[in-house]
Order: sequence, then structure tokens, then C-alpha cells
Amino acid sequence: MTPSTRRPPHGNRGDLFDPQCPTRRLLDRIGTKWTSMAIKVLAEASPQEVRFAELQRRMTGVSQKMLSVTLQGLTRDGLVGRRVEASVPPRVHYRLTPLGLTLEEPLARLREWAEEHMAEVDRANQRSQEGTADS
Amino acid sequence: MTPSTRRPPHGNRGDLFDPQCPTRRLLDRIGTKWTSMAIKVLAEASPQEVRFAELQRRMTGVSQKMLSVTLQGLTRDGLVGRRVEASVPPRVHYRLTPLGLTLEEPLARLREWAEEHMAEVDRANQRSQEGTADS
DNA sequence: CAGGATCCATACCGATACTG
DNA sequence: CAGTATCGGTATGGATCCTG
Repeated sequence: MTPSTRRPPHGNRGDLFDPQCPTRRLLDRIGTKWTSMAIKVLAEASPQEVRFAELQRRMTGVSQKMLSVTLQGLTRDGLVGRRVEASVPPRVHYRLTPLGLTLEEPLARLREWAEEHMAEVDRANQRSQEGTADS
Repeated sequence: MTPSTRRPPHGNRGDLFDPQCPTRRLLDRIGTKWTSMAIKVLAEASPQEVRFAELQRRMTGVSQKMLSVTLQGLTRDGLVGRRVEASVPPRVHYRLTPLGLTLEEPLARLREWAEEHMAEVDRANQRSQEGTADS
């Protein structure tokens, strides 16, 4: 989106409000269901690697398919590194890249906000619920 | 998005991994297409209020419906305040609540990361693209 | 063990039409 | 002006089966 240093009065079309907006694209990625959790788990393990099955154990509820898809996306994005042990059975190890580690920081800020304020969000929702619960 | 159907039978690693994980629920919200942009625009205007139509002008590409839905969600969550001018035609003004303002800060960190690193993510994707010897 | 392929339910989102 | 209602396309994500 628009760099924080710039504050156009209004009507700043073109620049960073278009579909190529990097922030929207980033949110499209980390907004997918398992991505941020994968990053968190890998960040907690870092610099240790984590195997696929162990990752699945630590990410409660994720299916094999979704974990695979999520890791593929993160690997394509250069956020996660993938190392295959050519053994039988194969062992695949994942870890955050340096780039992925830099993303973990702002993501952690977001987690902190969530842990600190989501209860208040819930209360606001309950109040709205009550407001619409008319006779 | 929130997986309320899945209930892991065993305990999980930390309270943040269950379906009620506040971070995931937060990402479900700000991950929707227009939410983060609305927060950004309202934050830029803060403490000024912004009317519906003006909001739509500043959020390039958003439809009336999606803006309405987005603002309803943010209002229910207590992140956005809504003031209706009882005039004809009606005028509705929106602004970030103090809670919404606190969210803008970690969101800005995420934007900064995106502006700084998404180009590198794109390059990683292009490399993956080339590596895929398809068809 | 790790993941590909397939089917499918749902949610998101856009376009359009209609109100007070 | 500021919504609400409805329809439908599409992407996301889950369950299941299959493979090297």
C-alpha cells in the first residue's frame, strides 16, 4: 500500500491500492488458514529443522494435504527451506529461511495484539449480538 | 474459515493452537480482502471521521456491498465506530476506535515488511517457476 | 514417510437490483 | 446517500484414496 511517509489527501489511485498492492498480496498469503501457524512453529524450532510429520503434530488439526500445500507455498515464496533426505522412507526437513525469519517478527507483533485484545473483540461481538436479539 | 468442526482429541502445544486461537481468528478477519485496507484508510484519517462514500473512493475497487460488509464486521468487532447523521439523505461517519488504532500499529509493521520484502518473494516465485519443467 | 490426485462443501467476493 | 438482498463464479480448505 502507500508508504507510511506519504499521506495523499485522497484519490491516490494507481500506486499501491491496486491489486498488486504488496500488503494485500502478503495478507492473501498469511491469511490462508495454516500459513501463519506454520511460520510460528518453524520459528519456534529455528534454527532447528522440523520434519513433515512432526510439523503436522505440532499444527493441531491440519490435514496432510493442507500442510503440504501450505509448505509448498511457503517454499515457493522463499520463506521456507526444504531439505530432502534421500533415504527409504524419505525424510523431508523444513526450516525458515532468513527471509522467513524476518517475517516472523511482524507476525509476532500481530500475535501479541491478538492475545492481548481478542477478548475485547469478543466482548464487542457479544454486545452486538445482544443488540440484534430482539423480540 | 475458523475450523469449528475439528476438535483434536488430545491436548495441544500451547493455547494458541486450538481452533479458538486468537491469532488465527484475527487473521481470519484481517485476511479478508478489504479489512486491512479499511483500517489503513481510517487510520490515516484518524481522528477525523470518514463517510461511507469517501471511504469507497479511497479504497479503490471496493464495491458497495463489500465495503458495507467489511465495515459491519469491523463495527461488530469494536474496531470501528459508526455515527449516523439523522438527516435526509443520511450520512454515516466511520472512524477507528481506540482499539482499532492499537491494531493499526502491528498492521503497519506488516505493511512495512510487505513493502520491503515482497519483491524478494516475487523473485523466489519466479525462480520456482523456472525450476518447474512443466508439460 | 511424505505427498500427489480427486471430489466436494463452504466461504468469499463481485455484480446487480432494490429500499428509506 | 447508504445501505440490504440475492445470485452465482471462484478459490479455499477438508476428506479420502493412492503412490514412490
